[in-house]
Amino acid sequence: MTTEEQIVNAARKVFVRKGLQGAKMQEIADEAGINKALLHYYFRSKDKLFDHIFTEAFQQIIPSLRQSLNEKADIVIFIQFFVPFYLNFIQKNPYLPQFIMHELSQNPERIAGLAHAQNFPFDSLKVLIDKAIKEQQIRFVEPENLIINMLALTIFPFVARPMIEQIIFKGKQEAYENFMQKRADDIIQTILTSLRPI
Amino acid sequence: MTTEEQIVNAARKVFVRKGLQGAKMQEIADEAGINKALLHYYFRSKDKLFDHIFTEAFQQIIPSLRQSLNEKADIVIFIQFFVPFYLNFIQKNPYLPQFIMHELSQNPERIAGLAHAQNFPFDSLKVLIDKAIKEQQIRFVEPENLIINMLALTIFPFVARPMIEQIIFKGKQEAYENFMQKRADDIIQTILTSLRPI
DNA sequence: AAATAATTTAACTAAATAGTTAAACTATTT
DNA sequence: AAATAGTTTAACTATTTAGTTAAATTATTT
Repeated sequence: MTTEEQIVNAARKVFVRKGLQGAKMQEIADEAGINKALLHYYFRSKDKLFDHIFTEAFQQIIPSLRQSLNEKADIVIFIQFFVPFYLNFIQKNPYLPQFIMHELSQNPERIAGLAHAQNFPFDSLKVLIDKAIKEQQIRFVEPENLIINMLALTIFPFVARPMIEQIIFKGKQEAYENFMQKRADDIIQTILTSLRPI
Repeated sequence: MTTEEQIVNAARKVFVRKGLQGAKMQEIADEAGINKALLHYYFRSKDKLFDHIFTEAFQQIIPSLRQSLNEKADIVIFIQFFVPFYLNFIQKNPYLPQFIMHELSQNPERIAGLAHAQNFPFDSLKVLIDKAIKEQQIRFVEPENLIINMLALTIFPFVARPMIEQIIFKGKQEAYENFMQKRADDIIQTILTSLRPI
């Protein structure tokens, strides 16, 4: 692993966990196993390093769906594919959503410069959904609602983990983990049962 | 309005918007229309002031449901009551969820000391849900899932606003606002259709 | 009127932190 | 072997910020 990769890995870890303000350059240097001078030798400033990490993280959290949309041209199959896939990704990066949403909440203009944001294949999904409605495979639903609901059900348990664990599961960590293990199936069931034609 | 109230209002505004680290004592003093010395005269430290605000905010975001649970002993009616009620509260405090979740993500132990956390009438809700299942008013569902899903569908659009506005609604603010105006009905429909007996 | 409490002013301290610098050293490339 | 790039060390600067202090001023209470 090159030094630059070490730095990026360390910066990702610290920034994602602590945010732009909470992260300290010294901690990133320590995490990378180098010193602060070398950190500035590679990335001139904290802001430059942060931009690098944020852009990378943002591109990761916008799922690239083009493949799965062409292959499985059926909204039900898409949902069954997407939910476990995306949930699994977030499970491996549980602090990513909170990081992105916090930084965007602090500085919403940041999203403007990110080309990937416009790259989400929303229109293809819309076509799939409209087709399923017309064929009476699912009830009428606004595509925006369906997509936001799917994302909400998937992402929320991670950003709200401390509250869910404490209040719903009364501090029992294993109860939360057990809940999360079944989560993909639960989301799919909730979405698909809500889409049954009336 | 007393000076202490002015300070608390200013601190709430600044802390909720910028978080513990992002908030500056000088900015709170300015917002309250006083000076930094007086701020420390009332609240000895930033941490003490923050604790005050966070505790207050946390108690607000845990909905007090006891009344509505006793009166309307029917889970469907409860959902129809709770969703618009809670959505309306968050609409008036759109940064509150992000604030709570970010601070808890940074420091999850903070939740332990908050008595209100244990005060959520989860068991009463469970009884309502189990009763509705037994009477075949709704399909079988884990109470934990139902409650978390309701909260997810309600809260997520606020914490993810910048992403939703930019990616789903392509930067059109009025499209997001229009979506949010119909949101209560959409959530109720999603939840209730998903609960139809199989 | 006197005493007390609230508030301002303005300068101060102490700590944290981003970023710089120069010199020395090590590894790699030419 | 010489030159170059990568890395360390350690001390340094500049800035931001929480928190303090003391004196003066204003408002409120007794």
